[in-house]
Amino acid sequence: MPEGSAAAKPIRTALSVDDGIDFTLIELFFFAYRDFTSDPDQILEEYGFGRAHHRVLHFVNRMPGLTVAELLEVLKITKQSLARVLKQLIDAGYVIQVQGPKDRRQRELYPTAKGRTLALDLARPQSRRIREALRESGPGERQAVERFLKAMVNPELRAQIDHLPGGADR
Amino acid sequence: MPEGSAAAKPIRTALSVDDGIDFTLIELFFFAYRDFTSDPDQILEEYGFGRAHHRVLHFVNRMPGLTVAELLEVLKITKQSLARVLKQLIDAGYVIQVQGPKDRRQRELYPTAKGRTLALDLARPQSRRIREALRESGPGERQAVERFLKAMVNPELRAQIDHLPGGADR
DNA sequence: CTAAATACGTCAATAGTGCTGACATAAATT
DNA sequence: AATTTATGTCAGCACTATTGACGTATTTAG
Repeated sequence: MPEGSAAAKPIRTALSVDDGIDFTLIELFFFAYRDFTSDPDQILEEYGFGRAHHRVLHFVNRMPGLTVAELLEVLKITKQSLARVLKQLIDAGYVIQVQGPKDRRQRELYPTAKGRTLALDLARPQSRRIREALRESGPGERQAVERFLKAMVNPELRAQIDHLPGGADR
Repeated sequence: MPEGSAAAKPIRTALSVDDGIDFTLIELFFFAYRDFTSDPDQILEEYGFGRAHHRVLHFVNRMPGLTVAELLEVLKITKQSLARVLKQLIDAGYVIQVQGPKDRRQRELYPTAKGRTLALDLARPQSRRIREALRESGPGERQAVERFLKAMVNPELRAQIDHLPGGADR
C-alpha cells in the first residue's frame, strides 16, 4: 500500500446531495451572503472603511448608548480588534463617546448625524435586495425565512436578537 | 453653526424598522451566517487551515476536475489569493492536480480520499444545523428558504449555481 | 513557422480584520 | 486602602484578500 502523499489518487466523482449533505442550502447560503455583503462593501470603499466599520456603525445606530463592553458582546470580538475600527469612526466623526451617567468608567456610544446618514445609506441597498427577493412571494414566505434564519443562530444568542428595537421579536 | 467635528451631537434615538429598512432580516442574516460558518471553523483550526481552504476544498469536491480558472470564477478571487491556499492543500495531500487531457496548460483539480473525507467532515455540521433549523417546519418552509436565498444571489450567478450536481436546480 | 494569446505559477508589497499578551488609568466596589 | 472593573493602547502575529510584474509552457492565429 502507498503510504503518505506519494501515490494519492484523484477522486473523480462529485460530492452531491446523495451523500446525505444539504449542499443546496449550504451553497445558496454562501452565495447569498456574499452578494448580500457586496452592496455595502462598495459604498464603504469610498470612505476607506471596511466591513468591521460597518458592523460597529450598524449596532451603534441600532442600540445608541450601548457601552464598549456591550458592543464587544454583540460582535463577539476582542477589544483590541474593536479599538482601531472604533477610533477611526470616532476620529472621522461618525460616532461619539459619552461618559456613562451612572458609571463614569463606561463610554456610551452614539452615532452623530453623519453616522446616522451613513448607516442608513449602507442598510438601504441590503434592505432593497431583501425586498426584491421577497417580491412575488406570499406573506408566509417571509415568515418562513425569518423562522429559518433565527433557528440557524446559536440558541444562546436568540434572546439577544429579540431585544433589538423593532427587531426579530415583534 | 458648528462646522466640522467640533460640536457633533449624539443621536439618542435608535434606528428601527420604522425607518423603512428591514433590519430584522439584515441582522438575522448576519447572525445566522456567523454561526453557520463557526461550525467548520472549529474543525479547520485543528488542521491549521482557514475558511479559504474550506471553500477551495468544498468546490473541488463538488466539481472534481475543474480547472484553476474555473475555480477562480466560482470563488471570485484572484489567482494570487488562491495560490497559497491551493498549494497548501496540494502539499498536504488533500487535492491533486492533473494535467488537462485536451489542453495541457490546464490543471484539473481533484480531491484525494483524504480531501474527500475532510470535505465531508466540514459539511456535516453545517448540514446538521440546517436540518435542525428546518425541523418541525412544513415542506413549504424549505422551499421558501431556497427560493429566498437564490433570489438574494446576483442574477448573473444563478445559472452557475444550477449547474452544481444535485444542487439548486432539480 | 513565427507571433500572439492563454493558463498557470510566483515574487513582492499592501490592506483589512482578527488574535494574544502586556501594561496603564480612572473609577467603582469591597 | 486594596481590589476589581471598564476602557485604552502598544506590540506582534496570522489569515485572507488585493494589485502589479514577470516567467514558462502550450495553444492558436496569421
